[in-house]
Order: sequence, then structure tokens, then C-alpha cells
Amino acid sequence: MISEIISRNVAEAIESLYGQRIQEAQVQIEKTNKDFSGDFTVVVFPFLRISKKAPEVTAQEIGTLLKLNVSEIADFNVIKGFLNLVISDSYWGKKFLEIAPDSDYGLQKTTEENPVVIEFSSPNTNKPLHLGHIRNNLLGWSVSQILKANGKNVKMVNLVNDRGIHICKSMLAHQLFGNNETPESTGMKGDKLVGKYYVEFDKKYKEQISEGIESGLNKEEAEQKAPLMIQAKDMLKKWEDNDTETLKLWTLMNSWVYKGFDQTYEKLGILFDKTYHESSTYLLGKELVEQGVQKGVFVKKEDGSVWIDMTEEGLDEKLLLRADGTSVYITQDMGTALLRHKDYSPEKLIYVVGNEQNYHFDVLKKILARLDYQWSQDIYHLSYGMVELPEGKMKSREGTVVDADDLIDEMIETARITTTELGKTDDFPEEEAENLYRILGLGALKYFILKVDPKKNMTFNPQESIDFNGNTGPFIQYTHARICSVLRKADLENFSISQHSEFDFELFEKEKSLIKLLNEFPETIANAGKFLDPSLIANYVYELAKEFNGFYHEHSILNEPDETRSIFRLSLSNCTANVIKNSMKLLGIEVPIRM
RNA sequence: GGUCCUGUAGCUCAGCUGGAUAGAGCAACAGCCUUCUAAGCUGUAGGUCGCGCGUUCGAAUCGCGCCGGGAUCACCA
Repeated sequence: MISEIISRNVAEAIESLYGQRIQEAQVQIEKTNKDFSGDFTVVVFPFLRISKKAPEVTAQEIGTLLKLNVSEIADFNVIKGFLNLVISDSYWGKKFLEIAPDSDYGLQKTTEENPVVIEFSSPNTNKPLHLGHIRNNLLGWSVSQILKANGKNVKMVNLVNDRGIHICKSMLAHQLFGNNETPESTGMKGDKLVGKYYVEFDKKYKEQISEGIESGLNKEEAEQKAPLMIQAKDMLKKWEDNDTETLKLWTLMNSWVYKGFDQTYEKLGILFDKTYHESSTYLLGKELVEQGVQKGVFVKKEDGSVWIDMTEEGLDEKLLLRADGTSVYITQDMGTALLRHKDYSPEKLIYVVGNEQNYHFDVLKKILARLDYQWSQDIYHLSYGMVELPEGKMKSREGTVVDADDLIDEMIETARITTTELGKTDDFPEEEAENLYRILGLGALKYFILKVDPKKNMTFNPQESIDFNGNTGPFIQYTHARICSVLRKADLENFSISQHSEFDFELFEKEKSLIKLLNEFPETIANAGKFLDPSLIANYVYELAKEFNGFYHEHSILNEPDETRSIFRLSLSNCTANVIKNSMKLLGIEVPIRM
């Protein structure tokens, strides 16, 4: 790494000039600001105490010595306390020759150690996936790919919330108002059909509450005594008692939902290594609670409910088990965490869950720590912000929820319209054209969401996301397609970088900045892995694509008279295309070879 | 009220562990298609980085205090 070379030599220079050894890590190296000449900048202010000289003088002295002793450093200039170093073209040429032949540059092979388990998606079986889930799924998928590129053995798991009173509501609505409908008979996607029943239940339930209030009950009584609620609770009890008919209906309706979800996942290009179901893990949580009571970590109250007092940690008292012995949300999560730990012994357990559950995961970690599970510190809640619309928050009551399938279809449709208007696909076979619209529509959607810092709330503007200009997925896809087109047109016989042991000519600014950017790719992946943040990759690849477009307009790639430089530029284009492709892979975005 | 997140151009967002004159895109305006894909490129304009104090050679970045936005503090999941 060039930065290591610089810091080592700066440290040595300081020692020989001023007789004092400093830590190499203390040498601050930055990319040189665009408006100044040079590649890297060493900030000398921290060394003034040692040199006891003015900043300019210190920088000048260090620079002189570096230029003399370090072959990679071709020149330097000093502005105030900033020592700008110019790296030799031959260094960049050599660096490029290392990078260029590797089409998987930046993507590491997965190792078998260090399993990292990442949970995402985690849908509810009575609600179709919406825009919020899309952010969740894309984040989970992308972070998984980034971790893989960092050499981790990643296991992607899903946890389906398939039990509880809410499930019974949609089952009941199906029984009462469903007329034996099925996805086949209605032509509806399974998850949509079940979601419809859930809404229907809610509607009828509210009517019953109103009736109850009219007949003199207070609100709470009316809610409790509504016939539908009583029936739903009754059904939950039957479910927990393994009533055959209830389980049969439950299994059937769940199978509809799963089929529907799978279609959406497939469209998004998402696969899981394993799917957990709460119905088969919730009992484990109860055992944990029992253990905790015996250890004296939890308290059982007179009515039989179990609590944990976390006031010392600045949190509240938390219910862990209801008086009737049924489990609550956190009970289940304790169970699934333990199960997952047993299944994988992960070095890290990541949960991609919205920031409205920050408190929940705080509590979960602390409870597990209280139970002396050391691995509780390996739990990491990858919290992400809400997705809002330009008009405001999504609210199911107001019907402003953006359905995932509808959105995907809408994006693809817009891609089709825009592309057709531009006449881009006039000579495409139908199948290839359709595939392109899909790639573009999804690319626009995915990129728009992933380029934003996960922890921030974001505004999703359908209009703007479909704008194919600027910092968008399609712009990057376009750049890739354009490079592929150039490579197709090149005489590939003459394009073999392996024939060259070096390119020794002076690099143009754009060529050099492209190589510099390519060189930064592995570092960007490492950072994205460290912060579990795909937006770092997104911003990187945009910069790369933009840089290439500038290059493309300034320099001829195909018609370069100098043969060596022509080969160099083709290799540079090819390498850029590879890095774009690899970056987009980390974001879960496909890249077309022509568009 | 407690805790956590957040506030950068008209809008959507970058700005990593403090560094030089705060960056992109959209929108606006002005140019560029006989030449490798114009879904593009180049330029102009647009900012008290919410406010104040502090730390330091140096703060959008770190600390503290205000102000604004969001989330959460359920026998919902």
C-alpha cells in the first residue's frame, strides 16, 4: 500500500532530520484536494513541535528528503503546512497491472470460518411486503454480499412471524367472509389474499366496536367484547392446543402467503440460507424465562407473570411472560437468538430491523447478558430509518402504503416507457428488451434506496427515483453498457494486457484518477463491511462511473494512434467495467452489457 | 419527562477516524450530437453546515448547552 510506504518514510525522514522517532500511525495522509497538484498530502502541523520550525520549512525539508529517497515519490510541493506528494506514473502503471487482470478484483473468496449470521426481511404473514420491507431486504442482502467480499462466511436467515392473535384474525375472516376463496380461484397472489382478510377483519371488528359503544359499553369493554375478538382469541387457544382443523387452515393459508413472498423475493433477487418460523421457536423462549426465574435473574409476580427489572441499567421493568403463561415478543426473540447461536456459533449475529425497535434490541442484549450468555455482545442490531413519501409517512389506515410488488412493477414499467421513448431497444429481441426493463427498473429502485445512509430516515420519491440521470442506478448501468460496447468494437486480438509488463508513458489526469479510484476499491469494501453500510459502495461506484464518463468524452479509446496506449485504455475501460460490475454485485444490482 | 437517532444549496443526498476555498445530482440558466451509446458531457448560479459556547495550530466533523424533526419507553409483533 502506498500510504504505508509514505508514512514509513515520513517517520524515517523526521527521525533523520530532527532526531526524534514518531509512530507511523501518527502520519496523517490524505488524498490531495483536487485544486492542488499531487496525489497524497501529508499534514505536517503535528510535527512542528518536533521540528521547531515553521510549517512551510518543515514540509519543505521532509519533502526534499522523500523525493531523494523514495522512488515512488516523483515530486512534491508545499502549501502552508500541507506537503503534497506526487506519486510517479510508473507506480500507478504497476499498480494497474496488478489490478487489471483480475476480473473478480475486490471480491474475496468466502472462508469457512467466522460465520456471520444475518437476519433480515422478517415478514408478518398477514401483511404483504411494502416499501419498508424493500429497504430492509435490500440492506440485508447488500450487507451480506459486502461481508462475503470481506471474506466472511455469511448465513442469511429469515424469521417468519407466523403465530399469534393477528394470524388468527385473517384465518377467521377467511372462514367467515371468504367464500372458500383461494389464490387460484381469485387469481390473487397468496399474501395479498390473506392480507385482504386481515383488513376485512379489522373493518368488521371496528364496526362491532362502534355497535358496542352505541349500546352503552365503554371503548375498552367494546373492544374486548366484540364477537370477532372473542372468536379470534378462541381460535388462538385452539391453535396452541393443536386443534387439527385450525392447524389445517393455518398451514393452508400460510402456504399461500409463502408462495406470494417467494415471488417477491425472487423479483428482488433475494434468497435465504435458512428460514426460521416463530411457531417452531417460541417455546424455547419460555424455557429461557424459566431458567432465569430459577437463577433469580427474573421475578415472578403473584399473578404468575414474569418480569425483569432493568432500572439499574437505565431501562424499565419489562414483561417476559404473561400471567397465563403465553409468551410475548421478546420471549420469542430470546428463544430464536439462542437457537441461532446453537445452530451456527456465529462470531456475529446481525439483525436488520427498523429503528423503531432500537429499544427492543437494547433490552434483548441486556437480558441475555444477565443470563450470562457471553455471546450477547456479538449481537448487532443493524438499525435503519423509516422510508417516507414526499407526502409524508406511510399509513395503512390512509391507504398510503406502497406495496412492494406494485412498486417493482411500476419501476419496470417506467423503465420500459423511458427506454422505448428513447428508442434504445428498437433492435433488441423482445426477450432481451424485457429483461433490460427489469434490470433497469430494479436497478433504479435498489440504488436509490441503498445510496442513503441506513440509519437515516429517507424520502422515497417515485418520480425522482425513476429519473435516470445523475446519481442513479441506471446512470451507472449505462456507463457499464457503454464500456462493454467499446470493448465489443475493439479488435480484441490486439487487446491483451498480459503481454505488457509495464506501461511507461506519462499518464493523463483522467487516466491517473481512474487508476486511483480503482485502487481504492478494496478499501471501500473494507469500510463498508466495517460500518455495515452499502451507501459507501454506492457513492464509490457513482464516482467511478462519473469519472469514466469524463474520461470517455475527453479521450478516444478506440481510435488512439499509439498502440500501447490504445491497449492501455482498453484495459483501463475493461477494468473499470469489472469494478462497476463487482460494486453493483455488492448492492445486489444487475448490470446490462448493452442498453 | 427519560433514552436513542437526526438537522449540510430550493429539493434529494455525500462529506470515513478533525485539515486547505464544504461536494454531487435534481430543479434553473447557457453551450455541446458528420467522430467509440446525448439515459451523456462542459459551464453559470445557488451555503451563517439549526443556534451558542468550548477543546486546538485548525471544527460540518469532537465535547457541552439550547432549538427543530423522528423513534421509543405496551400483557402488539
